[in-house]
Amino acid sequence: MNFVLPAPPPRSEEELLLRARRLAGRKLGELAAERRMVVPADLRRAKGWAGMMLEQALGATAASRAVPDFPDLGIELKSIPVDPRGSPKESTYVCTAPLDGSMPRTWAESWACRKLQRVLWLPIVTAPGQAPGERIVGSAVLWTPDAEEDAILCADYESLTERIDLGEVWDLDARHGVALQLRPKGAHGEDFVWALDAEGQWVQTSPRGFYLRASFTGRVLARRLALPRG
DNA sequence: GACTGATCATGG
DNA sequence: CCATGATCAGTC
Repeated sequence: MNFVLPAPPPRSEEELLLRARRLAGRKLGELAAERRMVVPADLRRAKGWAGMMLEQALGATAASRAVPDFPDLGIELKSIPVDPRGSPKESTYVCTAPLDGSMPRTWAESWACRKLQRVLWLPIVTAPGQAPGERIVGSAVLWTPDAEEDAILCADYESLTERIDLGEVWDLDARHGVALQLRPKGAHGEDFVWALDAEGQWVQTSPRGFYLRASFTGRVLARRLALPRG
């Protein structure tokens, strides 16, 4: 078996899940070695390293393109750092939030909703201070929001987009939203986008993205792992 | 310790 | 340049 090249795309959901389950219990360092990838000493300058390595290992094809990681299956891959108890340590980036009035009015039409319709969560068990190569892949969860989760996300989306519509850009901060929140998303602090403010004037502000709070993701994972069919 | 705001790398 | 992959790091 030659692991150096990216794995071929999985032909079915079952094949993808099987591959993901086979990664459970393995160290990121081992998986990287099989792909002849260098393991960074820490992730300060390699924040997306685990996600990209796992994309390769699973045969994702859509890196850096605005389509799902597995386009034929309509599945998005998200690696998520969790502590040894399984609680996510970080929020999860979903997509950018347009501030120029171009965002869809309803949750169902939104880019965020579409991206979250089918997500393969791959927990990465990370103890405090543990080096990236020592971290262990956990149990994959293929998630589609259930009615309750969808309702929570929908309510957040509608209140956040209403705030964007009001044009109060100074108020577009991460404190709003139960599950979905708005956070800065840029290369650095000087990045900006144009936004329509409350007076209808174009103003500069930092780019924002939609993120899932760690508390929400934690509940999603815990429920699926406790009730594999529920 | 949790949370928000800031930041880093890569690919097309 | 922008979207994807996220985590860092200072503050509350």
